[in-house]
Amino acid sequence: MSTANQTVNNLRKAIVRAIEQAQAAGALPAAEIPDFVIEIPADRSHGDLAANVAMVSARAFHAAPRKIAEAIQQHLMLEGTNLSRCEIAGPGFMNFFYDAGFYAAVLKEIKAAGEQYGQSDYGAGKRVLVEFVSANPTGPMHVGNARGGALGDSLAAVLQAAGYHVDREFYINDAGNQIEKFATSLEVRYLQLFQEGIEMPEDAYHGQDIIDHAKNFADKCGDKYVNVRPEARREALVNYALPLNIEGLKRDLLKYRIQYDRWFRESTLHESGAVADIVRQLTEKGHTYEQDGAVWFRASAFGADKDFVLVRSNGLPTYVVPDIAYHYDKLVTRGYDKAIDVLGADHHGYVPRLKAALTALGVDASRLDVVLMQMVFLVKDGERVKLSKRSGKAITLVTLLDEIPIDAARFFFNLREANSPFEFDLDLAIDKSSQNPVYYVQYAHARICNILRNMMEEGIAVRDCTDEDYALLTAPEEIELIHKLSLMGDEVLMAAKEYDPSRLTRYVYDVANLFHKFYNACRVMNDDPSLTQARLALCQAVKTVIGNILTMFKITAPESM
RNA sequence: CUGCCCGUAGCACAGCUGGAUAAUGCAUCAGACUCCGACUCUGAAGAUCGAGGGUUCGAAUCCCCCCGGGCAGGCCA
Repeated sequence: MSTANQTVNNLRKAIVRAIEQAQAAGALPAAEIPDFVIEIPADRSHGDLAANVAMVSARAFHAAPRKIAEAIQQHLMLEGTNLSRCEIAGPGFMNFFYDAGFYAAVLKEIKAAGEQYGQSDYGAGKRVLVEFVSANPTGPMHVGNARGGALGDSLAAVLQAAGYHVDREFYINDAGNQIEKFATSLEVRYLQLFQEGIEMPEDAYHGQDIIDHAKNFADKCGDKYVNVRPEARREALVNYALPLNIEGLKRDLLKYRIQYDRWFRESTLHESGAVADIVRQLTEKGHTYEQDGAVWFRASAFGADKDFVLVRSNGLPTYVVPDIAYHYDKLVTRGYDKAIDVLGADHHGYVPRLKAALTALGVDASRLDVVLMQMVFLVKDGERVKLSKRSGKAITLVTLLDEIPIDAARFFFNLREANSPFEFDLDLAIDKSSQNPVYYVQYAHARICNILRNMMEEGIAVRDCTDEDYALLTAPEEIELIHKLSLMGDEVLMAAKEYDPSRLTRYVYDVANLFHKFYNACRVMNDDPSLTQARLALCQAVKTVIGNILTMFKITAPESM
């Protein structure tokens, strides 16, 4: 447990004990202690920790909050808590202040933990599957996938840091209607090379990639597939182009530093009979009915807004069935404790349906969590870049990564929480100045490395600090900085619990900010060897924290820049 | 029509299990290097937290209603 958490826990115990003592002494009535919170005050001049216990127990104790606070204060023993004193303020807040031992303990903890600092075993023993991107293999990935990639991969990393066993997975939609559409698109483009007057259907894929595939296929096979059965032609085209596309997805995502534990093909669910099995199971349980020649699932009986079709009157399953089968596979067949999907917000309506089906199948649907991601707008020269998916002119992930550094992309896409629409400023992402938050954070790291290098050259060796050395760190900038460092574990945990990695990009930005302030206020190399050592230790600790977070997000932590 | 999400300074956004002066960055203005990297820092100015009502000792936060924006509601995916 981290120093910060330990301190809060100790304080909570001390407060409870003080209340019990006060009650025993008759200073407070014998009533049950209501739940209270210990938090970090918004205005830190009030204290390092604040408890609202006196205010929330005003009713139970039939006394004014400040009176209660005074009674608690009188019986409070802060020995061994890393806290020095307690003040009563405002309407009855009890404010507490760290002692020097707290700050020393934080720095020692970071030094001892090193690359592990910030991690916890909160999720130990739990297996989680994070599915993200899962882009349609019929075409290139777009900026939405870029956001999903950065978010999903970082979320997985955050969960790992919180102790979960995490697997990353990409679901390949290599079956169903869009593959038919893919086939049609390829077919038309191929035939167009040999015949005139063939029009692309409106709803086909109009991108250049389809034209290229058709051309390359024609270069390889010539007109051999012009006069064969359409089925054979379509199959040959798909068998040629789809593997190339999937390889492309893998290659592009790898370039984006995303590596999956598994690429799961939808087609395997059809081949294994898992898709048919879902319909069979739901039917056997009596949750389906026939209407107009189609098989419907009684989703409205399981919390969804309306029933929906599982098997169309033409005998083919709708897209939801493989999806149900896929999630059934995750949670039942493979037995993950939790399945997390990172999806575009336009899928929100479909989540209750999926959950309804899982519930009907006897699966606890709360084991499926969906992180919905809002739209991305690219901004250039202060204006939104128009995106048009239909015309095939959408900006692809590859184009984006050609324009901006991977570090910037991964950082920027984790700057905002998933559920808020995001303006991605292309100019800012390329900008190599302090305005660019990635550079700002990386610069702090490089700056520390530079200080450490300079010290080495000066012949000043970094040694273990004593408590006396650490006690010299008393400047406000030093105290603020160490305090921030102490919170990394909490931030990781919160990010994991809320599925919100963006907390950590903001946190690491704050750390960098406080470091720069410290740097400007306090000279590391100074006349006092002990103080120099203590500040070096602080620099090391900051480097560890920044490095750990950047590494977690697969962003480089440069030694110099 | 129904459901979900969003609305906080000029811009982009934190804060939302109710708490003490609504945080941060950009932009604006004024400052700081003969000194560990100025890719930095200090200061100023800028917000009726979309509107109204309610609950509460206390509301940006919870509830209701309204306005505005986005998305979804196919035998498409």
